[in-house]
Amino acid sequence: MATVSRYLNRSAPISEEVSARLEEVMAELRYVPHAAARHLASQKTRVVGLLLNNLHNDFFVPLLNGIEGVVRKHEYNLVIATYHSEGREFPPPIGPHNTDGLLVFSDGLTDEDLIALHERKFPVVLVHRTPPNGLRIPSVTVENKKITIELIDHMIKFHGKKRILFMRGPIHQEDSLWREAGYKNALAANGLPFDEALVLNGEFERDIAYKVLGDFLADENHPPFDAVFTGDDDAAIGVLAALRDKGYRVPEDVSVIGFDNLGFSSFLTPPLTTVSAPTEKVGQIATEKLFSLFEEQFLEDVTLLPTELIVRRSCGCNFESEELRQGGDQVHIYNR
Amino acid sequence: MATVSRYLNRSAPISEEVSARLEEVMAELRYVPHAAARHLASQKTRVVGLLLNNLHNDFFVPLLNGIEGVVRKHEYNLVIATYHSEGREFPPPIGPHNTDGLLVFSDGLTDEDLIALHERKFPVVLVHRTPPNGLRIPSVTVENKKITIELIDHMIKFHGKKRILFMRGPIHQEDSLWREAGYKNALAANGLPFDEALVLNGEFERDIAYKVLGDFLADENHPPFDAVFTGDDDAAIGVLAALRDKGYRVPEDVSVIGFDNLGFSSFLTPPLTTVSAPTEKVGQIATEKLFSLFEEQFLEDVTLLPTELIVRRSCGCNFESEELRQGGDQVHIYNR
DNA sequence: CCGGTTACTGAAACCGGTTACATTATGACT
DNA sequence: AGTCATAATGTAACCGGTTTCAGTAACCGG
Repeated sequence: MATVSRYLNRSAPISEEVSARLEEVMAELRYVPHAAARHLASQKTRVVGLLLNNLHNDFFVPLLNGIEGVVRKHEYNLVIATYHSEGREFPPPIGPHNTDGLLVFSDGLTDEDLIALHERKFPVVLVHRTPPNGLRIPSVTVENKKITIELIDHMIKFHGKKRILFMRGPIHQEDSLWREAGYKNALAANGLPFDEALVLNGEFERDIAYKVLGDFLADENHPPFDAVFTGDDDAAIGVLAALRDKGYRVPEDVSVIGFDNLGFSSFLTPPLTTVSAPTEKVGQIATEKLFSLFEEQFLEDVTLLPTELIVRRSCGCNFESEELRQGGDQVHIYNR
Repeated sequence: MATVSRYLNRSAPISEEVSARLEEVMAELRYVPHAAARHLASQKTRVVGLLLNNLHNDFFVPLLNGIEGVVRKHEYNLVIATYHSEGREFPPPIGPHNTDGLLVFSDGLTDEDLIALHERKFPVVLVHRTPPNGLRIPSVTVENKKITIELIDHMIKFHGKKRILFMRGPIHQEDSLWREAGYKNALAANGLPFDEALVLNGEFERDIAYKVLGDFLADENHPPFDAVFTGDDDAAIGVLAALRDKGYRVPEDVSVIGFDNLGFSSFLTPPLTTVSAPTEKVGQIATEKLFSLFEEQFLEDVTLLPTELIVRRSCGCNFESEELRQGGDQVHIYNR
């Protein structure tokens, strides 16, 4: 058994002949090492965990795809669990007891949980979230604020929008907060007032955004608006539908802009002006970082991936159909 | 230690006082049982595996959501792996060595692999696939053929369509095969010829469907068609976009119908006529079945969940905007 | 008062690998 | 020839639980 172990792990030299015989016998017996026994003895699970707060957004498909690819390349396993900040029981379903490291998406864990893990030197990489108060936990996310300012700036300067409704995401979600900050910032920079009445809570969910905007529009006395900035593309679908059903034309009457550039965004009618976030890449890089942590390599704390403006038609920009014909995901980058 | 084990597993009565002390000490020590040790000793992993062939379709979000919910309810863990039929290495990343049972989506495993697992009496539930040659492996999928006949029938009888292009899915995918069978069947029943030139391979992928249909349309001599039946909604987006970019109006010039009723389907323009498949429910039921298998309960072999026609506007049916106003997912069931 | 349960707990074997340590053989160097 | 590193393999402790077996105390019916 010891020899087999050493052979499989290449942890010591094994003679040619023995190797050959092992190979042969293992094939014949269809021998597969018992994972739990390895874990117990080696104190390594060869498992990485992904902690999410829910599984309601199409955003997760590219993210998962990125993560899974890297995990598989390293011949590790991936366990997925959802875990909600409220009503939480201890312990989280995944952690040091059954994984070698954790990818924590957004607020999948509380600050206290993170601190506890960090003190135990348990490998964690944050995804779409930065570490609490100066903790040196690696983090991978995308640039939100500057690009949002660009986006809003485009609406104001280029399209002359003055009253841009903000369909914000979950209030504890970092992306959501940065996007809101960018929104306010751009308004201020252009001398426009921030109006709380123009902020709705879409929670980054299609159905919720649809309902919330529908209710808003149903009120005869709703404040006027000439554009909607939606926290993410999934919610943008709900916004588009609500506007359509109430008889608004996009972009003629109201502009709509989203965020994330999900797979369907260029296929909506009108094609959605949004921000391209490299979601699959975020998953890949975060996972690579986690594997680097396993080898205790030094890591910069926060990795901010660049985002870029994708100007399509929903903001009011018009393109010749010839241009659109060239590809389903035809990208027009707006340069200031 | 033995007492702790018995307490945690409720596998033997423990006195009040000892229980109380255990509770106290465990809290103080933040004791969490070592998963691998339990697995090794108990020969149970408390893990279910999900084997997919890829992670490219938004379809997986509701499926995963359904699965994960049930897994969590049972306090099990969920590991996810992709595994491709071609170029396969042995062993699959997940199986008897590290899970208690497997959910196998579509062709995530070959027939031989399935047979081998079945002979070992390893719990497996098939998802969107039926067992090979009479093997008694439980399976959960949706009714494809009859509903497709209804759908195509609607196009022919109600809308007078005569040349319906079929954007088919992967040729080894069962759903895809059944949908094709339904398509051919409906044509035959209505005395329409089946034309191989009207079948394209969209692979259930947005970008592929867009490209394939775009290429088809670019050919000046392409056969005439008056409708497109797309194997799934994700690909339908690609179809809608390709048609739009080539100047076709939907549904005035060409009707488009999909399958699956994904979250965004009712939000497209025009809203997509499709078939509602209870994807989240498929995930839930399949997972429940797997847990039943753990307790060796008898199970009917194949569970076929009902699907229903969702008639929206992309097929050519028209609804008053008043009706649409009532909800984002307003469902109109077509009764023959 | 006695045999037979039931309630509870401790001791120890066991799950299937990993790895520190011991052992032998071999070749290189002084 | 003697010392020493290197190669290859065997031996046995160990990882942290589960579970069988044994043993003690309390309880119950006759």
